[in-house]
Amino acid sequence: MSSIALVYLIKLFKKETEKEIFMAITLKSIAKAANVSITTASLILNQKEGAIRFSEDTIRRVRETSLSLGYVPNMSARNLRQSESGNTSLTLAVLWPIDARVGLIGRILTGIHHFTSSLETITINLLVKTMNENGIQGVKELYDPNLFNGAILANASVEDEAYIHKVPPSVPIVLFSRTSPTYPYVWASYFETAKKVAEHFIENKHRRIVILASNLSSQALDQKLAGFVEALDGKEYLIRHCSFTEESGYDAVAKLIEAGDVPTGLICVCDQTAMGALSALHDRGIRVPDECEVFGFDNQSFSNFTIPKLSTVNLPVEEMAYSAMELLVQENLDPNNLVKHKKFELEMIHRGTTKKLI
Amino acid sequence: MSSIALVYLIKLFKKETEKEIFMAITLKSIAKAANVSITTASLILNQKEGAIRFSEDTIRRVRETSLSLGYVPNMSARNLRQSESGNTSLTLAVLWPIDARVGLIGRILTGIHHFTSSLETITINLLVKTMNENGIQGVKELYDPNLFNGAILANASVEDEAYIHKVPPSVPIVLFSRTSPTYPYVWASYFETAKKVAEHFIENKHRRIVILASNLSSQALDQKLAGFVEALDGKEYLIRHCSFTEESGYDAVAKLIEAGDVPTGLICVCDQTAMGALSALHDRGIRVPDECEVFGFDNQSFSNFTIPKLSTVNLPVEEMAYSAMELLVQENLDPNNLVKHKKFELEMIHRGTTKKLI
DNA sequence: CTGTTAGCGCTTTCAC
DNA sequence: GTGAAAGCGCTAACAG
Repeated sequence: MSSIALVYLIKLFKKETEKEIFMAITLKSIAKAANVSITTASLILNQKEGAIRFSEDTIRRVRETSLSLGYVPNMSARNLRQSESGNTSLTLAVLWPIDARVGLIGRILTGIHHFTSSLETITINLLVKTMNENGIQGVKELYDPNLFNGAILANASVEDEAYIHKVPPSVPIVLFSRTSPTYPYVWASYFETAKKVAEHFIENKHRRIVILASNLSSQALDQKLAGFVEALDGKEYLIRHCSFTEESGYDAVAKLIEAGDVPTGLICVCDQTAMGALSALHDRGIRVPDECEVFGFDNQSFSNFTIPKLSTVNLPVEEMAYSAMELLVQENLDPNNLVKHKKFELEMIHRGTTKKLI
Repeated sequence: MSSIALVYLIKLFKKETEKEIFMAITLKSIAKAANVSITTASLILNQKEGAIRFSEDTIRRVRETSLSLGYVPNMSARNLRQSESGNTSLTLAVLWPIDARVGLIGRILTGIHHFTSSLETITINLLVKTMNENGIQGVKELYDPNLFNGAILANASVEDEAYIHKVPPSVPIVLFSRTSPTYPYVWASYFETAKKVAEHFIENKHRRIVILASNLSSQALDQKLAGFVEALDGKEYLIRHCSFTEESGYDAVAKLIEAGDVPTGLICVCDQTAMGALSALHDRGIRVPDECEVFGFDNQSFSNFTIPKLSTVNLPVEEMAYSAMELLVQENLDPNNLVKHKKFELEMIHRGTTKKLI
């Protein structure tokens, strides 16, 4: 968006030469430039009833000045001024790594919505902060907090986890889908359920078990993997790395088959990957579940409609997000008797991509 | 979440009897209750370096008072105070109807992220406001604006559209996936592309064409439908209503078949519905595309991995969201030379669920 | 060891 | 027709 950035830079430059150096464009500066009082500028720009009494000329002058300087009202000031004394409103943020799991954020927001709309005495404003490659280190508001009262850290990487334990944020945080000795968190039985999934494959006596794992490390993923691996102890298996997308699942399986290494059991770290795998198996003429069984993880809305229907683990993302908000609000309003964490027990759902036990 | 609400109500009650009636819990009230100055309270609660000089007793007293009263810092005040003069930051909101299209919000946020991280001179804070059944009417901040500088209205219903044209919001807005005579908007060639999709079915001489439409009315949906219908003019076809989910697509097709009305061509309003339809056709033994052709809309990430691969229309959601932000920022910073709208030309993608033209 | 005071940008009451 | 001034809640420089 270079065009807008450019326009804005030109304005900064103008400002520097014509007005005070680096002064923000506030009502004050508009008033000064238009040669009126701050009250007048405010009244006119806000189109309040009082504004009609001003002269045509004054109104025009203020409007033009505002437009040419690109005045933008400061929401913090306005909010501070206008908030009725006694109103409690919390500003909370969801910190979300942009590169991971686009499909889950909608479900997280849905869970958050259910929580916020269940409250009656408190208003919650939700900020979404997408993190780039710097991860949590790039979110300075966690350490110099003037933007939000607390944050949910969704799907943090292991680097992020290490960082927050080394340099504790100055606002309350809740970890989503992570555990921690220090912070409240929402967790699920990743390890135990993953183990059960792998046990299914063992019981069905597979010749060639392949795990489709993600290359992005996180505690949830590590625990899933650990569960798979523990159950598979002593058995022969293979781990293939890919990302959380259908495409990467497809590619991983396609490569495997092309190398002559046809899996008979495919354990996937998420449903997207499983769906890609299903597609690759179908394209190569390998029948599911007869020749190859497939298991997913997450239970996305599409998982019950793949061909065959995907066997998977139900991850109650909405409920987990709801709980995360619950913990976060509690941490803000009632830190005395804080429930530190909540763990969800996951369930396997057997559908069409797995066989009954032999 | 009644437990927290309860805790909070108890506090309100306590406050009412012990302190001033309905006074917000601010630093001032903490200071008063702990019998110290506001500075002292601030320094102690913020754990600043200056705090170490206070007596053990003072520190303890302030901490305890704060905890017991449930003090939550006012972010607007803090932000106002701490912002460096001259920093421009925009608070923008995405207004999102919770019940529609959970799968798209992740892509919208991704597009927004790309935009915000491309800016260098401006900081953008993004609020997500989920709307409930009241729609836009429930968002009072649009009319008494003290929370955000502008908003993107995503997937508004026809009621919402009518409302904003009757009662114009006091902040700049951009319509996502809508047109408007008054507001800037981001739009796509829904009508034209839908028409082309339907024309494909006509050229392949179908016996029984069924349109799987949504029951939620919106301009984008209406235009898709209008395009289908215009192309199908004079031909026999059927419209079945369902929602934007896989499940509803499955059910609609299943019912059709059970009624003995087996479609030979299925035009779906979104990929989720199409995926459900695909599953239902498969379960009933109807071969795709030989016995029934299927077309989707959106091009979601899973669409290239259904069995067979779904033919669909590519909707560049991320780019559209990027453009919406572009328009919104421009409307705030540079309303003089405002580009009013942007239209995206959509393309059909023929994959495995359609036959070549005969 | 603690408190007084100024001021962030804004809206609104009241005075001229 | 217009402006001065108070104050929302907070932080920090400075004064004791």
